[in-house]
Amino acid sequence: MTESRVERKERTRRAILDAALELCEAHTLAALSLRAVAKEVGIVPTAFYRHFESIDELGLDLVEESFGSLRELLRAARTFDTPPANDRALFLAVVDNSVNALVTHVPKADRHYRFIGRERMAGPAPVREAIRHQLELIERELATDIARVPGAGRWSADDLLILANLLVNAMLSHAEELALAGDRADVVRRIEATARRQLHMVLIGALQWDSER
Amino acid sequence: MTESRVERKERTRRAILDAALELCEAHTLAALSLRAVAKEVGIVPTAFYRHFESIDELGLDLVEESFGSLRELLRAARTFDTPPANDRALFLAVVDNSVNALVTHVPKADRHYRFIGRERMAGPAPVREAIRHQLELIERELATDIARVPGAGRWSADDLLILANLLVNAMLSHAEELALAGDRADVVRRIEATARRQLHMVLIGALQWDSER
DNA sequence: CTTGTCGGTGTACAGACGTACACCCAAACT
DNA sequence: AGTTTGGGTGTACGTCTGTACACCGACAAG
Repeated sequence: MTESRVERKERTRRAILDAALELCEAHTLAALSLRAVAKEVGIVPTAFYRHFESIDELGLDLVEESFGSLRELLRAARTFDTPPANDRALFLAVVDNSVNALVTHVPKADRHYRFIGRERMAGPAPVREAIRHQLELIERELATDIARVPGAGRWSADDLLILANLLVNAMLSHAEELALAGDRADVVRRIEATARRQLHMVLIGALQWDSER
Repeated sequence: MTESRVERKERTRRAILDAALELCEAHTLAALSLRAVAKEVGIVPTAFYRHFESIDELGLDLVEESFGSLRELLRAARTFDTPPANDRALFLAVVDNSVNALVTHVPKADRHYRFIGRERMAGPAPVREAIRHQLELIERELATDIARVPGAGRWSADDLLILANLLVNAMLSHAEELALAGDRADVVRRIEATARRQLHMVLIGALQWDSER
């Protein structure tokens, strides 16, 4: 029952983060008022400053948290339960794993994906910057990941980054759509099918590619 | 010198639209205050209502205007100054035309592209809805466009839409980046190169595609 | 020449905003 | 046991918000 001081502080801190994430869905973090967050949490406005210096700083924490969810998804997409026997099997396993990770992970943290989609372009400048940076890191990780698959020798480093950019863009867009779909099963199925076929198309193009022209 | 009443009204209406488009760059339309717009235009706040019922309604006009710019770009991408002789030439002409249209049209209406990028996810609900609808129309147009090129017979209607979605997503993302790049020539060149190579990759994959598997 | 329309003005108000300041009191440290 | 720390409170301020209301004066129509 008794709560240590740090525990209590962490609890209201979490409550603030959750309230902010929920309230900014209406518009955007840039239009979110400190007072509204405080009211939702059940504290007086000035108490907000005990935890964050400003809404922007709170936003940076939400970016961190959201990309935590995204990285979890990516980790799932990279892990194969049964190692693919040949190149053809690898190809199919990559597509399956990626799309499965998408549809199972996004609904569990849909507010995070909606947050990224919104604030990437419309959030406060530091938040936009942080999101942009995180996405760049993810593209680079994906590029080095692709470089390791057999037959990637024909790909220049530049082209790997460009391919990664294409894939991240497409999949992030589907993640955002999925996060907006809620539990409308038909919409989810259509997004899943679209993601799967687009991955197929791009990877088939990739197999054909040769950076030397 | 003398100005008719309708001319004068249209002039301040344009001034309001321009001021709103400029001011909402700081955050988003949802966070834009009617008073700030009025002050920028040089009219009293209540005069705003002579032209628009609300900020949201103004936003719908800005959507219309912005997609006017986008459709101009698409028209340029579709027109070939010299008709391609063979399939290979058509392939290259499509890529060239599209990327050229991108880099010449986006800087001329960069505020419109930034507007679309921001408000697509973060704007007022009616604005988001309008943008989503316009993008869907564009994807459909592109799909019927692709259906007309020789060798598109192996593509199902569904797959054409999915391909169009992939292309529109990728190119819109590049347009937004380009609109943020300003006149930093090196950044512009990198985006141009990325767009060109991604189009290549996707279209090479498309040539290989067969909806019958 | 009269009359009506209508873009724009000025005042006014209630509410929300960020934040400065002084204060409280229970947990934590000495 | 005494003292410090720090999360939370309440009041108070100046500023900004949307919008209601009465008004003006020039252009357009009769």
